[in-house]
Amino acid sequence: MAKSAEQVVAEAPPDARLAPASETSGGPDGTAEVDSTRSRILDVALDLFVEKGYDRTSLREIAERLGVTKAAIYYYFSSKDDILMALHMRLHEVGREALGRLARGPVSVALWADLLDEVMGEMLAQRSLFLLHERNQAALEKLHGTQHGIVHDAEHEDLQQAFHRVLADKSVPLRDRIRMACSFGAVFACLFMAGDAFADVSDDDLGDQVRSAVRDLLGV
Amino acid sequence: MAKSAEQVVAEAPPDARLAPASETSGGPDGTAEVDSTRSRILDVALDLFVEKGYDRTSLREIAERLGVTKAAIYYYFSSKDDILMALHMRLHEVGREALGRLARGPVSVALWADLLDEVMGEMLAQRSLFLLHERNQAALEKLHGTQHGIVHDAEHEDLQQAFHRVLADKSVPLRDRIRMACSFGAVFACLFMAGDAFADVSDDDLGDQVRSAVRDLLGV
DNA sequence: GTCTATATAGGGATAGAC
DNA sequence: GTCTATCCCTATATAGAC
Repeated sequence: MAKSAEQVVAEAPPDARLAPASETSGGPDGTAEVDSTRSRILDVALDLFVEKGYDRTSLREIAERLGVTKAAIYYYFSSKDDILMALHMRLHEVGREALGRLARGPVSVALWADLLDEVMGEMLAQRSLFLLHERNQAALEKLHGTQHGIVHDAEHEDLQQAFHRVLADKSVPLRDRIRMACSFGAVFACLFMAGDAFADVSDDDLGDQVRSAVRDLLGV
Repeated sequence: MAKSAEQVVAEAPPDARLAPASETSGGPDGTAEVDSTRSRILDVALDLFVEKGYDRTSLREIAERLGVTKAAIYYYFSSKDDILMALHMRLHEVGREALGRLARGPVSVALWADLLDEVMGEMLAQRSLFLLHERNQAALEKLHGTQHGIVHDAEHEDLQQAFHRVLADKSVPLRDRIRMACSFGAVFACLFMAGDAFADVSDDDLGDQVRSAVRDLLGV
């Protein structure tokens, strides 16, 4: 939205660490924007990272599936970690406003229910991004540990980090904290851990049922 | 390669693929059995695999932390995958009787609640083993894809596989299936995804609260 | 049973032609 | 922008001494 402060030029720049939010995001409106090589790299990488895991995916595989060579990838990304970082930024963007609401104001089960509802929508629309995050925690942790403090500084808190912080907040009653964790887990399990067990259910139906479960858990 | 088919030399030491249930399992009785090098390798490997991920952990690290060399490890395990497999078998053993009850008889939310209660106890007692499983899905999937069909055949169904099967069982009402997934996710989130957010809570208190949440979800 | 030394492979990354 | 060719490093795994 209004945060495209530094929107870099279109195509020339390699090492585009500052343009994280303008690829083929299969957004709610379904607009598949640019089909540049850079975004295609990210799409293929996302698929592979989710399917085989980051560490078990080589740049050669990404390049082959794309019909280019490894060296071509290095024109757009300075390292393999850089690709992961770019994908991480996509996810980051997704949870931005939910994060904002979590940062301001006191935490309550009511707010939590509201946020969870919103986040669930994003999860349904961007399953792969969340799966990437879930299935490559080790790699992402290393990413945090290293450099790139420019774009991923303290103000840019992770959704996961924020959730953690809230769940550990002792000013919130223990029962509520646990119920919040449970409700998140309930959503998470249905959308990501169930695999294709609910493939016969539409996203809308699934969403409704899960929302109902969340309400029961949070008592709202 | 490491495709040693049906090696099975009936000696005591190396390649003990057939003795999965006799290491230092911190079992319910708390008996820390043998402190053999083999079991110490598994303990250290478990810690590292959980902490850094299987793919990011080298045999050199395991050896160093143990005060031996890589070659020593190969005396006890035929490959790195073999170590992961041995740990996987530990977990396998843990969920054995829960699996049996799931295999027999019809599935119901009541049975599910019962099993979940039981499994939660195991989870609390063997957190690392479950974390290993959660954080190294990619590696474990590859393990399934390859050989070792001897010990890990069709009859030895995975807990995860069994859960999947039940959740996909269309003879169970959709609402129940979803509630079952939710309840598992609720447990999972509190025990494994919350990190140290609930470090201030005793396992007993945590267990009670989670059980309460599960009851609300399943309506039992 | 544990070591030293080594074989072998593959991955990430860079240089420079086109 | 993409390619070919190559460097360098680390990892798994093996051979054989002690």
